Amino acid sequence: MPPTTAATDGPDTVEDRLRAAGWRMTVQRRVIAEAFDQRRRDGRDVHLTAEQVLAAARATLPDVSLATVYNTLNDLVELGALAEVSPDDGPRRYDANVADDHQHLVCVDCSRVVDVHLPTRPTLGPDARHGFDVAGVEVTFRGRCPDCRAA
Amino acid sequence: MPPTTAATDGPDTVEDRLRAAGWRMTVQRRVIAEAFDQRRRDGRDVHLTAEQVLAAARATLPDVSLATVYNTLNDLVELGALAEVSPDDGPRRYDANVADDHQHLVCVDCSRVVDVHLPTRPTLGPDARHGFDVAGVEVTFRGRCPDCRAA
DNA sequence: ATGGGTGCAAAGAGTTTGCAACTAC
DNA sequence: GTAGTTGCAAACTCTTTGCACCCAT
Repeated sequence: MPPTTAATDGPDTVEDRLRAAGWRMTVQRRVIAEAFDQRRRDGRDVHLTAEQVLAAARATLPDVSLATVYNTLNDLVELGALAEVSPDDGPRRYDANVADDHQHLVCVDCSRVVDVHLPTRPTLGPDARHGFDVAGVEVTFRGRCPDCRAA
Repeated sequence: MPPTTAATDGPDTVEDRLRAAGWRMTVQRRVIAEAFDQRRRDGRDVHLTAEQVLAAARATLPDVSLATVYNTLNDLVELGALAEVSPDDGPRRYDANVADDHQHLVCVDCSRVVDVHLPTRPTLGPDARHGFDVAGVEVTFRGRCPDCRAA
C-alpha cells in the first residue's frame, strides 16, 4: 500500500497517513484522525476547528485534552495530512482535503467553509515575483452563505 | 464631497478619509493616519502591524496607547480607508492601498508583504457559488523573499 | 524498559473592553 | 457643556509549552 496515494477516494485517510509516517498509534490520535476521516467518508467537506475536533474526539474518548488535539493537528499539518485554512479572524480551521487542488468559499457571517474548484489557478509572471521564490497561491472567496442570507 | 472617492492618486489620504467621514480630528488619529500616509507618499507599499503603527505614532507622540491604535485601525477599516491583510499567523496587517485592486505576495519566513497585480482576477461561475452571495476574492501568493532566500 | 505521548495548568501572543479623565466640537 | 476619545489595566480568545505520569513499541 503506497503511502503517497492521492486518489479522491480510497484508503488515503488521515489515519493511514499517520501510520505511514511511522508514528505511535495512540487512542487519542486515532479518534482525532477519525473526526476527519468519518466526515470525509460521508462525502462532506471537512474544515474543523480545534474545538470541533475536540468535541468529536470526546464523543468516543471523553478524556482527550485540547492540548493533545492541538499537538496532533500541528503534527498532521507538518506531515502534510491536513492543511490549515486561514480565517480572517476566529479559530483556525483544518482541512482534510489535501489531495485535490481547490480553493475556499467562506461565509463572512458564520465562517462556514465550502470547497470550490477554479478552472485554472492564478499564477504570477516572473517579472511580477519581486525576486520571491513563489511556492503557492491561496484563493479565498468571501460572501454570505444561504443560511445567513435567509436569517 | 462624496465619501466614497477612490482615485489612484491625489489627495486621497487616510487622514482625508477620516476628515471626510466627519470624525473628530485628535492628535492621536492624525499621527496614526500619518504613519500610513507618509510611507505612501514615499511610493512604498504599506502593510503595517498594530505594533509598527504604534512605533511610528510614538515617534511624534510618545504617549499614544496601543489601545487607541487598535481602536483607530478598526475604525479606519470599517470606514474603508484601510484593508486588513490576513496573515497565516502572527499579527494582523493593515493596508492603506484600498484604491486599486491588487493581490499580495507574502514571505513565509519574515511575513513581508508586497503588492502584486493580476491581469484578471479569479471569479466563480454561478453554479459554483453554492448559493453564496459572493462579495469578494482574496488572492495570496506565498513564498520566500530575496532577503530570506539569501539568509 | 524507555522514549514518545498525554493531560493539566500556566504562560503566551494578539486583540478587545470597561471605565474615569480629558478634549474637540 | 457634552458627547466622543483617550489611556490604563484587566479580560478575552486562541494556541503553545513545561512537566510529571503513562503506555505503545
